[in-house]
Amino acid sequence: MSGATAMELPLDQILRGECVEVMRMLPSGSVDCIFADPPYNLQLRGELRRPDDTVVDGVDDDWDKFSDLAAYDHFTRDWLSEARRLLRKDGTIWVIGSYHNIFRIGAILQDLGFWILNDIVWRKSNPMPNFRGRRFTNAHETMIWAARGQDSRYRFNYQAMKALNDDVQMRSDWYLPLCTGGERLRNEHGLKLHPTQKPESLLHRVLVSSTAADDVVLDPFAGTGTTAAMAKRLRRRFIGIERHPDYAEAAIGRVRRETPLPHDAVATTPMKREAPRVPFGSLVERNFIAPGSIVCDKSRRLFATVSPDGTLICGAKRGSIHKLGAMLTNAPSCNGWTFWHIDRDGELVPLDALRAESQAQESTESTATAPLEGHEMNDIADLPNERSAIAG
Amino acid sequence: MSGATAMELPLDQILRGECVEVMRMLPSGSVDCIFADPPYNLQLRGELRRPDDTVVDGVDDDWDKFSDLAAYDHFTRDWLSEARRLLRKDGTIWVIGSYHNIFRIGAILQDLGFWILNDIVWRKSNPMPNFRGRRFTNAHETMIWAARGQDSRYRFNYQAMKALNDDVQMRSDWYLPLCTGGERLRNEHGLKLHPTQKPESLLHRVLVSSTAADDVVLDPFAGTGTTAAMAKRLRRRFIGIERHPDYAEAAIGRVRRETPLPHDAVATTPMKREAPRVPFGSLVERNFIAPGSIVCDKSRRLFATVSPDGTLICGAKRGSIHKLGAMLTNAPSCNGWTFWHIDRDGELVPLDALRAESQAQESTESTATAPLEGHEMNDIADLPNERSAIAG
DNA sequence: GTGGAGCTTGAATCCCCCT
DNA sequence: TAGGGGGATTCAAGCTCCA
Repeated sequence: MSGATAMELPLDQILRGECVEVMRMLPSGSVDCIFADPPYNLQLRGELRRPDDTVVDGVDDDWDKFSDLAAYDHFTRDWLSEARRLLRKDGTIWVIGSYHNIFRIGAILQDLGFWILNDIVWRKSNPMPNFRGRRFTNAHETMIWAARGQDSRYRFNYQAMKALNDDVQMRSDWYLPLCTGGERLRNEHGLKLHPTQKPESLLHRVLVSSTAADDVVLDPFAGTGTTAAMAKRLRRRFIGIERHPDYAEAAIGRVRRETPLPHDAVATTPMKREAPRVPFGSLVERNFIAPGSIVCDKSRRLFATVSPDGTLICGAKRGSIHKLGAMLTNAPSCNGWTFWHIDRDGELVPLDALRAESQAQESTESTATAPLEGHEMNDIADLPNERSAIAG
Repeated sequence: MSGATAMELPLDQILRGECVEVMRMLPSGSVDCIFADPPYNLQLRGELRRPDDTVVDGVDDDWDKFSDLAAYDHFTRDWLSEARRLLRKDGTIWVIGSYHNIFRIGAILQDLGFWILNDIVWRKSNPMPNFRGRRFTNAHETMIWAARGQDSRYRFNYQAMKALNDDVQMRSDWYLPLCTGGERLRNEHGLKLHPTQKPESLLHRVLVSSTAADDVVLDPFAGTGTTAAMAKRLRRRFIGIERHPDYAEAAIGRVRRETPLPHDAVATTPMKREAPRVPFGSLVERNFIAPGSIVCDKSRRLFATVSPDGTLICGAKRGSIHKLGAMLTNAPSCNGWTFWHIDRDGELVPLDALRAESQAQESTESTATAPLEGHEMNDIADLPNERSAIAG
């Protein structure tokens, strides 16, 4: 490869090499959308064990190590600058990260002139717990979605996203599972091939929301090729760049095995609706029942005091509404929602009724009732054939 | 006002003035926790505004944009530097923002030496919809929770958070409604007094998770005083700083109307690390378990004999309940309290249960059941003046 | 086949006091 | 201050295995 001459656009390929070097060879303004999953600079200090003494297989790869924040910033500015050059005027970029790196990426995106459209929270349905009980469970990652500039007339497939979300606007928080099971690429020993393979569902939503069929999608950190595979499936064109030979090889094979969906099927897929779970503690926080309140059972024989963390206290005993109910009645279990009551003007009201009230208030409080301005939205078009001449 | 002399800590007050100027007068290392909701409306108006609300004089577009970001960074670095000085070594800070400003704040926090512990997503149950249908509904805001430094031994009330969430670890995504209804402060025309008043439930969770009763909580952008009001309610000490006279006045009245919860109502599930340590030997001394007793692991495969000094003996090996458990299982460490059991009528009981029994007996034997020493909360009304002299 | 128990695993900045 | 040791700490999925 000669670094100076811009090559023709190598479509539907996984290119092996350093992402900045390879990007330098591609022509300006040639890409519709970029999805980037750069190293997070995790800075793990030592071994971490689960309470059962098994060792957590953390990300200790060399590619995630940087000497300091300045080195990470320099790396980030380099690849984002090239990415911006490759993006056409109305194109958009997605970058995913965690709190370790996403603030640096967001600031540099803004410094370079990108215009942030949304920050999207990927809420994981099955995150790894916090084993030492020293922080909140790190249960999400953040994606920044940005246009090339403030005046970009970018693509957002509003109707497709709304349809994907049971006909209400898609929100900035997405609830999706990790990449596990058969989707996870494994080596001959059955071990995960890549420590941070992203779920296909995530890329599905990204591509359906912000690209059209036949759009060119670039992934500068292609890894095992999730972006490329989903682009092929959804009949987008793709360019993947990957430095590590093993990952690149796996990605090439994966994309080759992928079959594009039928033309008329490149549309929305239904999404499971989440049922909101209401912890008792949230009723306390929201002052539906104040800390210090007294609750009692139906027969007014057992009493307990509500504490600010949502536990109940009765003498020396403390526990959740369920646990304390079980303890005081010597039962193996207890539904605290129906067991405990508050006295409201002499009448006993079960906690379950309070919960129902809180949920009702939540939905009526919503400000989301205004109609949308009626301008036409781009939706996904039907487009010509796949062109997957995959190269190495 | 002489910026050089540090004043005594003005507890339980709303101070009117520019936050950096006021902070400069407070003594270093005097604050346990900071909650900050800095302004981030700089680019949302037709004209560009500096953080002090003055209009940026348009020269040319590029310069303006750069000037705006640079001005915001400068402002952010200023107040965060003072905040870090005021924070005691093991204190933590919370900063809330949206994608407009949170990336700059996060990067500067890291640059200043703060150590990010979590980024917390406040998912709004009732967000404003996206009226133009050109983006995802912006349905969340981001909070960064950070310790003063990498080696801070910060407070995290793990058990309280777990209790608040129905006995599973609290995650980094919080689902809470906006501040509406009676909680929202309004002016004489019924219009909302402050554009971004935060819900009390959010501050409840923040304060319960990361502060103890009597801790000093600082809010440099106090607004209508949500932080101060919740601190008073939960029996924390507070210092609020607010520049705008109308907001400060509203906050002072609001805090005055707030009543602290009873002492016994603000107690949350205690952290086990803070429980008094009970050496295993004391159980032997007090004959909860007799010397010569046999203990075994859960599967009855490993056995050991209790010696009078509280060590366990297995063949030639001898050590503490922890050491011997680790030795016999070839593990790097072992919690002997949960590893070893005694056989009680054919049923295995962990040593941990014995310890709980001993502690329960201790507390019932104890005569010391008096509540915590109550310190009088300064009410704003009781103070000679509102200290607005502090500020310019 | 089927259901339940048990095992494995996931981008993780994961302890703290005393000597 | 570096080292030693007490002892606190996990949730949701998907898979295997066996009854």
